[in-house]
Amino acid sequence: MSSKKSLDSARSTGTGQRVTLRTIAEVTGLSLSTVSLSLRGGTTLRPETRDKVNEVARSLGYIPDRAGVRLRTGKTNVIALVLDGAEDAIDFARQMIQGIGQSIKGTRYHLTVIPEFDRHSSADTIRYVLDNRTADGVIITHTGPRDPRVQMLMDADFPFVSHGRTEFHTPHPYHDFHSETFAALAVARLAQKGCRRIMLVAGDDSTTNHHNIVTAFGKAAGRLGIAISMLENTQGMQPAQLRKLALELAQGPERPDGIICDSEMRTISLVSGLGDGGLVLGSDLHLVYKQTSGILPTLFPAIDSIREDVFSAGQELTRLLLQRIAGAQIGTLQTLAEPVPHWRSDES
Amino acid sequence: MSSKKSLDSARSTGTGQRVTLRTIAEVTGLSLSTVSLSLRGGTTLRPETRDKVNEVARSLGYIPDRAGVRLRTGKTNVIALVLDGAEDAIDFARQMIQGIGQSIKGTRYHLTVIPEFDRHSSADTIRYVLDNRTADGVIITHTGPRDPRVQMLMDADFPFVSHGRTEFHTPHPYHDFHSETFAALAVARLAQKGCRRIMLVAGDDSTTNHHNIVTAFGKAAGRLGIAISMLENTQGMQPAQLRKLALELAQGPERPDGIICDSEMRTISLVSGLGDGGLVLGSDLHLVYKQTSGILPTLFPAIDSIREDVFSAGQELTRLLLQRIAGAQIGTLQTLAEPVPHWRSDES
DNA sequence: AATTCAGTTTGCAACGTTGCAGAAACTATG
DNA sequence: CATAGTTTCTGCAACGTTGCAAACTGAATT
Repeated sequence: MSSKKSLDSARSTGTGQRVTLRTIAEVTGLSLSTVSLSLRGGTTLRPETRDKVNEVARSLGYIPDRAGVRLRTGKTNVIALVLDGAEDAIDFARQMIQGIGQSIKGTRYHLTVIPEFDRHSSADTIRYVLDNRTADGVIITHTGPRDPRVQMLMDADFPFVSHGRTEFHTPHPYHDFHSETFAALAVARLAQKGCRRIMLVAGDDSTTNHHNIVTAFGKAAGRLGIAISMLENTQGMQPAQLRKLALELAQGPERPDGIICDSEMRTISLVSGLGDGGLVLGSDLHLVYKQTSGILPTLFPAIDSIREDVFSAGQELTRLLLQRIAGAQIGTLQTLAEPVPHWRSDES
Repeated sequence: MSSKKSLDSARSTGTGQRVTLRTIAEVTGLSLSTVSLSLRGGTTLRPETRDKVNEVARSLGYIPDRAGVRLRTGKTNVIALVLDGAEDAIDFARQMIQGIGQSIKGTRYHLTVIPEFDRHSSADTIRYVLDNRTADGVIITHTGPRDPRVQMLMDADFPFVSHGRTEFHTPHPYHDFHSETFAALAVARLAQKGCRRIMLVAGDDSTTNHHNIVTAFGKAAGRLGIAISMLENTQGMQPAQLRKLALELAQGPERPDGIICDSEMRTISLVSGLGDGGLVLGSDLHLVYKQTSGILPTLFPAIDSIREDVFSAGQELTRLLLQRIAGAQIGTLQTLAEPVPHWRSDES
């Protein structure tokens, strides 16, 4: 039996000095180098030595000092999430962060979140990360077709992954919701319900997803011979404004009989406004929205939705990023999430 | 004019080596110590020297290396937010993070977020932060009266601030929503509307706020001679369940004529369920809820609410924490946010 | 007994920063 | 013009880690 004298001595609870490699070296009588090498599983070491070091390290509660490692190796063991202020998808931030958390659990990685206030300054945010060596990799969301952030990150050859695709020729890691399928599914569903005049309410037109949805929407509708329209400029709009707009729409002559909405926030305004206008969803008019939070299904249990799982997206983005940091081929780091339809009742 | 030859040479965009103190020392011909001292505003230096160093540092785009500073001084320049998975307050995470971001903007601090999956393991999370020297300070939310996390942090004499008060005798920094006022305001409002049987729907009973609300609720109602009741065990409940419960409540014999709800998530279920039951809010029954997101006012523009500003809370918590880290007296680091009533119509 | 060789272990330097004891350069004093 | 006293600057060591060249073991080979 080895002598385990000072079991968890210098933990946060204890009083003693911090346990470093030096401590272990002194206890084992080995050199710093050997201890360091041991802990990292050096194969040139005698197995018994390694075991002994590991045992002592464990019993002492050794935790490598992040600053030491970082200074020496340049590795921060941090990933950064750039969190813009977008509110379209309710509960997006929380789920994304929890997803990331799930994926870094058990690794040595920490998550730092960089809040962004206006999207206009997103380039500055990235430059900051680059200049300050904030992290080993970055996750960005709400990616645009020619997103300048992606360009910067690629130029700097800095590991990153985007939530959303781009139109750049050079490939880069991404994970994305398959918006084309979303649009196609939604159109098909509305057609099946008998809709002939479908309106698309798509939010933030700076994202690639907006682009993809609009295109796929047009294509699917064209294929089925359905008339389409779009509600433009809804992005800067206050919820109350949009609600009023929906009311007017409900009472106007050009009223669509089907609506597709890619934002939960806007869906709430729309549904409320249409309700104000006396419309009954499910008979007068059908609606399909992109669902990310648990709120809307509670609120509107009868309305069809198609789900994007943001928690899983966070997990997946992190998985991809960590692989990229570890040096994986980019070709393998591009994945899509398939939309999951949640059709409610089926009396058309 | 001083010679600014190599303007922003070795930035992320450039090719050169990283700019360190050594670089500046070489350019200025001064020693490392002098440069270091200069940059930190050493008063024993000749002003011209300081200016020269600062000028060169600026033009070279010098940014202190976090690992170097941290290794030498032990200061991480990081604050940590423990983010539990609570969903009561919609959009809580996003607003809190943005608020923190606003407060650390321009400082050298970064924010790392530690997602927590089950509250049951919250002690482990804190121990992790302590053992790993993750941050210079921690922000915790959803604080309980005898919160073990607070106890641990106080024992370790580690800087922290809690969103929510505790019942510990030793004082610690906190920022809290004034729940007592919330409850009193809500009761008074309902009384004014003519309610005689008020029900409180208060969520997570592990928090101090829950306690405060219940107590203040009882007191205020007693003072006004109003009958009270409480909907218990709603915390683990699925939204759909609660909605059904509200429906039953609406149709049952014991129906209250006023409801106070401290959670947006539950408010949605309640209002929906009461609506299912055919009740008209504003005449059959009045409701006051605690509002944190922008969603509910859009959805229910006619329902009274009392607002807690989570963004401001994030700002304030950070302000307090940074002061605590800087060594401020704890007595000055305890603040309350006054609830802001948003009464809607006033015909009654 | 000297040499080679693989298997193990170690010393040293460096990453970028700061605190401190002291050195150098001035200035004022007798 | 030495001496003490200021003012201003510098060298050194240390924080904890890792990579590398070199050194030490034995055992096997000449």
